Amino acid sequence: MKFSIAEENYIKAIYHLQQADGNVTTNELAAELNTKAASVTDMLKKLKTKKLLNYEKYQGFRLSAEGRKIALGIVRKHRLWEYFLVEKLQFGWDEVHAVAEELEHITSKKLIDKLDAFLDYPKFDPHGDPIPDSSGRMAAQKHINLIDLPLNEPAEIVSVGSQSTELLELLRHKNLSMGVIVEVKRKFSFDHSIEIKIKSQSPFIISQQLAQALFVKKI
Amino acid sequence: MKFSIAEENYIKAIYHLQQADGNVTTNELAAELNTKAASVTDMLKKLKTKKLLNYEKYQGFRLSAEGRKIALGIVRKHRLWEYFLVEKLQFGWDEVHAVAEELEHITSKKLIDKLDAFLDYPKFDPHGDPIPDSSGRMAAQKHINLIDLPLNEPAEIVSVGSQSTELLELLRHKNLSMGVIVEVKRKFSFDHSIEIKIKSQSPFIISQQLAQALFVKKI
DNA sequence: TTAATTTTTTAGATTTGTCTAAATTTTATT
DNA sequence: AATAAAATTTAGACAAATCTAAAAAATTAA
Repeated sequence: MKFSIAEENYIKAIYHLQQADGNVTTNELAAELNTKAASVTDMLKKLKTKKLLNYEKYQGFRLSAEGRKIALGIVRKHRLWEYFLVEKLQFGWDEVHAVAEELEHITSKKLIDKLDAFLDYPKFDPHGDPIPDSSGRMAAQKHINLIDLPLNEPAEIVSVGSQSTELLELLRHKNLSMGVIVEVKRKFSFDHSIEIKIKSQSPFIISQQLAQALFVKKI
Repeated sequence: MKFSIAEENYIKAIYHLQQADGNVTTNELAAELNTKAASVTDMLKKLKTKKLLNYEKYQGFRLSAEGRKIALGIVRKHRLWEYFLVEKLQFGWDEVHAVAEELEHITSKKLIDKLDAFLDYPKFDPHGDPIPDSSGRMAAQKHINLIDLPLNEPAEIVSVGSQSTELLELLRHKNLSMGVIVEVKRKFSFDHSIEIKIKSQSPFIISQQLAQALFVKKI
């Protein structure tokens, strides 16, 4: 079955809200989509008849198994395009969201699978969010950006925001690579640089740009 | 000004028809877009109020200067995406059109200019059609696919449908490169292979796949 | 040059997704 | 538990893009 862009946007928004909330409400969804509660009610009815939603009126709602499957397909497309934009087209990680919102509605399954292969099956997008594979499976949790890691909590470097040679060169120079355990010692608000420490090395400072390109998992 | 997908599809279709025809008629356009004449009339009125069209009722129509500018922007996007699909994602040149029809409506100007740079500013798409640059300029005529070149008419190789190493390897092996003058001597309908001749060399046969990856200009 | 045919436009309806305003249901408060 | 407040749904309207059927204009043919 095929869905309109409006339907897809609703499905995706419900998916994201129910990740955080469990059950989603009409007003919540209206706020998320910058629309009115009445419009949401109309669309909920439609999605319910298409069996994408478990919904009884006045009750709140969540996606059905089928609805989640559709949502994961959209999330996959969104995150793969974001990765493409940053990795191949040199967009900044903070400017890709709006473009990916459009690209995620392109319908060709073949396109997205070929894009996935071209990008070498990335597991996380440039914001650290996991990318579902072609059967909808993905890593359980979002990676934390190193810049958001609280002070003095050891964490393992698990992913980089880009494969650019410039980044890889800098990482090698600083002895940073996958699996290394880091701890944030200080944060400098002037330029958002951070002081980090690697086991059995004295602390050193890395820039905001570098910290934002590193993702970690608390241990 | 921004345009809906429907409007963009009309603008592009009018552009293509007027390339061939000069003046475009309502029925022609309806046939091109698989729609009804009444729907076309409605859209023509709208495009006229937006000053994209020179149109008086019952008279036929063409794009205004502004309309042509919009059309060239859409054509640029379509052909760059086709090139991307073939060159980077390994689509066949004959299966990219439908996907590019969707991708051409993505609105970001930055996206398309970065894509152009990533692809190294290609001048022709995989079908031999010229790609407008970011200010709308493009080569005057379409390249002819070598497979469509009539017998015994000398022509110059001006473009290849892909930059893949596999193709380049084969071209080097056969002494084919930009600027070489070729002539088609025979066409074999069984496998669509063709016998070609290069100046001061004896004729040899090339496959359908290779012939379709070569574009020529009659001399 | 009048009549027949074709093309084009108008009129009115339909679908999708949205809105406002009013009505209904649920939840919170006294 | 009764009532006030908040959330949700219904009713009715609107814009975009399409359609069918009928009317009007242009073209072709007798």
